[in-house]
This record gives sequence, structure tokens and C-alpha cells, in this order.
Amino acid sequence: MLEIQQLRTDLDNITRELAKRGYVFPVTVFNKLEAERKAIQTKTQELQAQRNTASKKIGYAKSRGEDVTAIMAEVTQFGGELKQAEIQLEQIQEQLQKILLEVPNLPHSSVPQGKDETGNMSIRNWGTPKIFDFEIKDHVSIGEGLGLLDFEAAAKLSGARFSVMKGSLALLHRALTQFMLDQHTQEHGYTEIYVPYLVNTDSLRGTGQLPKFAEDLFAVRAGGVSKDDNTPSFHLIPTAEVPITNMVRDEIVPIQELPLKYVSHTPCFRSEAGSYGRDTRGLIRQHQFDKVELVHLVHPDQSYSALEQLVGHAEKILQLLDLPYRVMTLCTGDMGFSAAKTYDIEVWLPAQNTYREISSCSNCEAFQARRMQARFRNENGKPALLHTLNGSGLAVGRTLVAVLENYQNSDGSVTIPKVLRAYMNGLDQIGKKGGK
RNA sequence: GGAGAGAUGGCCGAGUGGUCGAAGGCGCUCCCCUGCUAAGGGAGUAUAGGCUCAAAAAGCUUAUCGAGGGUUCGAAUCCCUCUCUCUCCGCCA
Repeated sequence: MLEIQQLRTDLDNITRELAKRGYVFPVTVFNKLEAERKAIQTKTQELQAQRNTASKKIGYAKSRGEDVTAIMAEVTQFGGELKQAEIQLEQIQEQLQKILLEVPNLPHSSVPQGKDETGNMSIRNWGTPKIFDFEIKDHVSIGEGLGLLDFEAAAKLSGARFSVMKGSLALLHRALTQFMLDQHTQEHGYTEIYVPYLVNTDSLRGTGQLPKFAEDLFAVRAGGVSKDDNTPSFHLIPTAEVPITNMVRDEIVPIQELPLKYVSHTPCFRSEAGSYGRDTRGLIRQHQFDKVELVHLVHPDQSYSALEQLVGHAEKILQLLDLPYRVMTLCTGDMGFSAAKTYDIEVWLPAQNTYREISSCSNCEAFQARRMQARFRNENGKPALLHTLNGSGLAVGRTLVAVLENYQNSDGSVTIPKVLRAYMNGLDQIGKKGGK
């Protein structure tokens, strides 16, 4: 959410900045509402002040046993007018709030301008894609070939875009998670945190998923779907960013506790509405996937250095796994709703002969903090908004895909990256024999 | 699921219809005194808005005592709904 004062005083600039990300701010509607708001708010407050003074007089007079019928009559006179003004004001405020909640964040000045992913800028590459001297398979063929990946079973249990993993593949999936968590907690200074996978709407509004992106979520209610009331009680988290970041909602964090750095492993649930036909094969785009998420809650002065740090931590995982990747700065048109600046890390997938997103690291500045009133007590002892950052470190399912494809052997087996072997009961290869 | 108790400022805690944005205490800030790992005295100390103002400063003003609604000229206080916390019982991994 943007600051309303900024919109009032600097509307032209903001409109121009928002246009860079393809967002058309409703200037006319906003100005009209603001003018109305100003008039009616002033009127309301004047009437309220009158009423308060009169009420105090009544109390004072009564305590001295004087007659109060005259003053009471006076108050009753404009009581109706006040009530009407209050209702009107509330309606206008609601409309303004609705507009505000749907406006995306302003892009940081360092963000390249562009209208879609073709405008993203590669800022560095790491590693060299391996040359294979045999015909490579994609991760689906590898997993199914080993009998360890079962999309038919998943379709039976749930439907499309779900997966079942078995045996050493399930173990590899778990090993990746464990490895990432250990790396972040022991080497990068994060506090591991276990959070709810079902959250309320306040949390989703706080991080920006609601009210605008409800169709991307799964809603849940106790006792099944009720016919007379379809209001969802909870939503399944689309990312751990939601519960973790909302830890500081309506909180004032003591400055000496900053920065807060949390890591959490959770499943993520996304309806992927609007992505029909994309990545229908395999593990790339699922309704349910695991992710290790990193969140920083920091002093505003620190948020851009924190962003660099955060990306570095995610990159470190790929380096240790020896998977080639590149880092992209997302352009204005491709950034998420809440982000002021985003780096995507894309991992090399040999079967697709391209780099695919495996992590997205964003600085949301005060955008989310303002929505959720997440604050700290600053140097002057005054509450001020925090800056919030989040990034995947990494998406586990996609990392698994990358390992399978990059570490595949000509006989259909997969070599286990060295750093994972300790988590794999010493296994150095998933092969036909290692299948169970 | 059943029964009961509760939710007040940074913290503790008073307050059951009127001069209450809220006593008192703790903490914190500043000043004085004293003089040295202490004690005492005084003052100050919530948040979010609106308006005036070129702006700052300042002033005026509104809202906020878990949330929302209601009664009333007036609500922390009365009524209704909800949320959360605690205690006991039941159930349960």
C-alpha cells in the first residue's frame, strides 16, 4: 500500500511511476473522492466537535443540578445531520481504501523499465552448463524411468498438477530441504520458524495477496463447504512469506532486535489460475510444492543491502549443489504486486535448454509493512514502518528437477550431489537398484 | 464440544454513564539537589488522521480502552455479535 499523503501531494509522479509497471492509476476517480472526502471530513469533524462541547456542558450542568433541556434540544437538532455525514464519510473512505489496496508498489529507481519478462536484465551468470555425450531426458522421464515419480497416482488421488514421489526420490526431496535449512540456519544466521499453513484474510491482505489475487489461492473452511455461507475461514498459504512476514503485523519491534531473519520450510498451495496449458508436464508448476523461504524484517536504511545478502544466500545453495544459474533483475512490468525490486534466480535445465526461475527475492520496502502496521521503534523512540523482504531459498521441487536433469547419467541413474550425501544415508546415486 | 473468567497506554494496573486519552506504579527522557557504583525533588512521556500554513514550527480538531454493531445529548463503563487468552471437564495426534 502506498502512503495516501504521497498520493495527495505527488500524484503526477506516482502515476508516472506506476505506469512504468503497466498500472493505470484511476486519477479522476481518486481526485473526485479526495475532494469529497476533504469536504465531508471537515464537516463531520466540526459537527463532532460541536456535539462534544455540548455534551460536556450537559454533564457539567447536570452535576450542578441545572436545567439542561435547552442544550439537549440544540444537540438533537444537528444530530441527524452528523449521523448522515458520518455515514457518507465512511463510504468515501471505504472507496479510497479499496483503490489504495489494489495499487501495486512503486518500482525502485534501479529497476529497468520494461513491459514483460523480455525486459528483465541478466546481471550475472554462475557455472557452466554441462555438455552431455548422450541423449538427455527431462526430469519426468528420469523419475518415471526409475519408477520413483508417479503422476498417474497423483491424478487419481487429487488431479492434475499434483505429484507422488517414492523411495530415494522422496528421500532426495527431503534431503534438499534439510540441506537448505541447515545451510541457512548454521551458515547464514537465520532463525528457523515453523508456521501455520492455513492463514486468515488479514494475513493475506498484509502481504498483498488479497484483495486482488484471490483466484490464485485455495480457500478452506471447517466442516466443508456450507451452502448458505461461502465465506472462507482460511486460505492455504501460497508461500511461507505470508505467515512469516505477518509475524510482525501490528507489532512494534525494538530496534535492537533488528534485523529479524527467518527461514521456514513449508508446502505452498497455488491454484495457478490463468496458467492453463503452461508447464503442464512435470514438477515445474504444481498446485502443491515445497519451498524453503527466507524473510528479512529490517530497518529501512538496510533494506537494499539486505536484498543483496538475501540473493547471495539463495545463490549459495545452487553453488553448493553445483548447479549453473543466472541472476536477473526483473523489469518494472514483470515484478510482483508488492515488490519495489526483485531478483529472480534462474537455474539451468538441460532438457529445456534454458534457465528457469527457482527463486525470487524481493524488497517490498514499506509496502507490506504499511498494510500490516509492522513497525519498529526508531532512533528517536518513534514508531516507524519496517521494510520487509522475502526470497526463496529455494523452491524445493524445482531444485529437485534441476538436480535430476543436471546430474543424470546415460544409464538413467542420477548421481547425488556431494553436499547431499550426508542427508541420503550415504547414497551416492539413485539408480534402478537404489529405487526402493 | 460443555462450563466459567478475562482482554485498558512501552509494561503493570485502577476505573461500571459526564470536566476520562484515561488515576497510581514501573520504565524511559530532561532538569534540580546531592555527590558517586545509591537516594531524593520537579517536569515530560500513546497512536493514526483532518484542517489552517508555501513549508517548517505551531495551532485548532477528530478517532482510538480486543474487533464490529447498538442504546444515549454523552460509552472504557450498558446491550448484542465476533475474535483471542486463561481455568476446569470432554475428545484427540
